[in-house]
Amino acid sequence: MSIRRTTVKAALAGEGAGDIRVMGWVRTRRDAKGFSFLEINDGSCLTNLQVIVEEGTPGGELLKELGTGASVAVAGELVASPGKGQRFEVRAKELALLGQADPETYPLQKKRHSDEFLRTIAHLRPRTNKYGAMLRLRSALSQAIHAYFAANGFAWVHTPIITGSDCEGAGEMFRVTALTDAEAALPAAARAEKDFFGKDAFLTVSGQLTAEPLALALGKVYTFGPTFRAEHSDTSRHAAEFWMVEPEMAFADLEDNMDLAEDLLKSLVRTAMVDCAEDFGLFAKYVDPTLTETLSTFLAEPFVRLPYREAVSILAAAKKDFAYPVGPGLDLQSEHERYLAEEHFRRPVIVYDYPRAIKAFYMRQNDDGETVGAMDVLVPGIGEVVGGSAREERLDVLEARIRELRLPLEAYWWYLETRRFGTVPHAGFGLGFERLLMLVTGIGNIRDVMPFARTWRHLEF
RNA sequence: UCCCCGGUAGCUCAAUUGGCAGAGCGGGUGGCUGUUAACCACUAGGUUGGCGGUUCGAGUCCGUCCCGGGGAGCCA
Repeated sequence: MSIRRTTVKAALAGEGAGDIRVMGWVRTRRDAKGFSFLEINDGSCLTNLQVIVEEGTPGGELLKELGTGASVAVAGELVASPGKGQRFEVRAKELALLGQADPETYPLQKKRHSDEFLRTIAHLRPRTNKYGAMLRLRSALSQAIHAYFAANGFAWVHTPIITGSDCEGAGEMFRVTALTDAEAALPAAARAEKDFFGKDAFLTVSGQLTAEPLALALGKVYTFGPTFRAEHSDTSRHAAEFWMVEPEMAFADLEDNMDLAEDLLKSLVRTAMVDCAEDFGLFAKYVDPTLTETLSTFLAEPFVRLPYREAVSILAAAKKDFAYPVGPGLDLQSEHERYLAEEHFRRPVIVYDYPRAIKAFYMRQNDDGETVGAMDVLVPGIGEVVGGSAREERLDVLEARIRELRLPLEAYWWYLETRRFGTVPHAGFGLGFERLLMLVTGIGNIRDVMPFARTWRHLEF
């Protein structure tokens, strides 16, 4: 047996005119004398399907149970609507109540709720217009990422989530263990010995180090998966678990890297605005009225490409009181990045060739001896959405750098062998998927672009 | 972790100098012949985040803890 139903999306498109069956959740009921209007949503699209229930319809006695939040099955005829506001509607022939939602206690009302309140009911908020739209957009962009890379000759590789390397070079890590409490209390060396892998294990903070050997075999690869950072960052832009897109290209340099980042970002913004126009429209109308203009600018103009050295000059000359100092060798602070993208250029800026002292060991050293081939894409309102670099492909230079930073050379033996045998120039970056979603939706808090966010001190649901 | 702001009805918020705790929405009941987050009338709903203090009297002042939001650091 199977449930045959027409989705609201298909019904609204007029597919299968005639007798259909739809199932969904009641968003609102409006009663008139002798009949009622039910608005049904089944998550297939933003718009609700209007159902007309005449008095005397079989199951019509259930109407009083069919308030906001209840689930219902409607059999009826899909007809052109005589009213304004919708092309099609369903004239019910039979109603069935699937699940009640007590109006006294159902938390969602027909009106708008605050994001803060909806976060406390993350299991129900996907039934709201805004979070439904966000989740459909999240899905569409995930698929667009795979489509983009497929169309451009990249292989999708699955880098591990559990790693034995505690120095992937991007922040604090979560430990993964199968130890009992008693075993965990042993001294470090004995404890590690006892553990599942016979050594310490962690959740990955980046797929990059394992993606590189794959790029150095397949040419162009990307990973797209969850990453984990045990940092006590308590901000609207950080989560402990988030998704990252990480392309890695052999036979590529920093400029190729920038080209890819810009093209990928523009392609995804276009997907959101064009292919997801209905859901995007909700954000452009209610969440951020400047969104359409902002993203149109984003698409229309090339990103600014600015060497770090010039960024410092611009900031030094800015008529602006920064809380943090600006100067050669100092990292750019949030306020500086925002000034560049939001005030000075008013569009995305790629800052590149950063001082080597403030960047990771694997980034390619420039000939000046002072900078590395790193790049950050800064966008107005969000800050950094992409961070990447050309990778150091010269064995001697890479080894010297690892020694200089006092990192454990032996732990990188396999990474170094990719340089020892048939090394080639290569480059890649990480794109924060949630930050991309913040960019295309205008949603200001990362907790609201994930279904169930994991952040510092928050693990409900 | 640091700085700032906040916590009052299910939700969003008012409450004068410390002086009777209110509104809109949502809910309930009734009405309305096609509504569009409908409309009209009536109605129920409160340990003012917790604990302690000052005071004749505390939503309001003080202390402390909890929770939420914004910003910073770090990063994607």
